[in-house]
Amino acid sequence: MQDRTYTADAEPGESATVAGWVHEIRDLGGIAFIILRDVSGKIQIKFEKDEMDDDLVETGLGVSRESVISVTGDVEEEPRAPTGVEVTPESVEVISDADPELPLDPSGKVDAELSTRLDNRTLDLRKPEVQAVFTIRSEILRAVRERFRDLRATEITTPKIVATGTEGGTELFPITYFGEEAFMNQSPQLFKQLIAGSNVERVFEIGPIFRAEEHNTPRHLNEATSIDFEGAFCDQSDAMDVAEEVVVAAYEAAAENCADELETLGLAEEFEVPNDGFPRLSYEEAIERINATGELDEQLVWGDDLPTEGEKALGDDVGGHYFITDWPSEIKPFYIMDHDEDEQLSTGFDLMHPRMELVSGGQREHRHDELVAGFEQQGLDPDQFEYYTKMFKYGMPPHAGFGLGGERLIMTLLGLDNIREAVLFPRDRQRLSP
RNA sequence: GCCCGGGUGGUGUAGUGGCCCAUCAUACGACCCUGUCACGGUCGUGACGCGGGUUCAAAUCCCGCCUCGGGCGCCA
Repeated sequence: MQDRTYTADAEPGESATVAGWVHEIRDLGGIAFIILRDVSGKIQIKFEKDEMDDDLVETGLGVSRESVISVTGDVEEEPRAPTGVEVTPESVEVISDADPELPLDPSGKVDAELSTRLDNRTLDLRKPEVQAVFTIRSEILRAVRERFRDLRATEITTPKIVATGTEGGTELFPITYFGEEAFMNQSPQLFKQLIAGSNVERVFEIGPIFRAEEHNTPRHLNEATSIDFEGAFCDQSDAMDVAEEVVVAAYEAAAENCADELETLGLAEEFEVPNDGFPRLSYEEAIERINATGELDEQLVWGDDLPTEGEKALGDDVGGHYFITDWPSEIKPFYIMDHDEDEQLSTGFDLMHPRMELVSGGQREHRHDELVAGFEQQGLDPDQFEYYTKMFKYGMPPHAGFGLGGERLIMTLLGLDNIREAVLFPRDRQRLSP
């Protein structure tokens, strides 16, 4: 395997061994071609039947599509070949035969439904446009990490198996932990606050979150990747600055380092890095603007949560990313701080893409007694959260942060129709394998 | 959690009571073809999610189940 040459690196005039998948076989009678595909691209293998060893021809043309083969031969310049070069084989080795009846068509001639594709992800990923999504995903995560580090945040990982939920009311997946009741964590919220309160000060985490809601939509997953940030001595405005920087960094990375993948996805022309300076609308302005669009049958009043239809109307109206700030305290979680001058108003904010919500964040309640009172107001037992609240008694700085939906970021950035396209092996209401 | 819409060869589809022992494409098998690049041509194999019911007659209508997708709620 050490002597293997990538198809893209095969130079005319030398002998080379290329290995990969049989993309297509075109048998024209006296001459036949195999298109061999690997991670770097494709190359054509030529079989001139009269001039070549019968066994070699039989082996080469006897393989089924998507079989893995290795071909050794002379690489020659050939203007009639798709890439300008082709290989005349001296030997062909079938490394792994593929069943001739494939569950989906990696050459993309026939579409497959998402469900069929997810059942056969390995074959699905052989399509360049599917692979491009995950190459870009990898690049986005790299860029996001780098941006957090530039902002002096330390990457952390927190437990996914927990004794209690974050917000109490949300549906959690129960599990058994050595005979004790436990849950899959829905958010690193409480843990990242505990670390922001140490003198690490600024932390970020990119990791899985689990939500047991039985929703069935193209923008929800039951296991998602959360991109979390928490910073000591930050207020909600600082957290919004960070959220915006991170989102812009993701777009910049895709634009700068994934030109080929964007081209493959047909996005090269239209892809735009959003301008800095996402507008910040207060909740009150947001409902006024939604009401002014006339899209909703019933006018929103102060205190209502924004319905999906309203979010869409506002998204169309704004036409780009925007923040909604100063939400009513009542519809934000207990750990979000209220404004000093008006305790009906919270410091909570959301970052919206015109299609959906991407981020939720705010300044946190760092005063012990107010925090405990918040638990009680929410109908939660503060004793269960003592591991958390007690650390607010030993010097907890003001802090703020947010959670950004990783798949939603990728989905909106690439204009994907379904969030499942942004995960290799999505977990949703009906899917538990593969 | 509530609501809506689907399930037809390996894959993607057409077919809304008799014209259907089911359309088309692709895949698969056989044969022909020396420059294909979605190669082309001829022939062939292959399917109505499961169970019950209505009807002279069901892929088609009804009921239950299974399964997939979507809308809302909620959220990232």
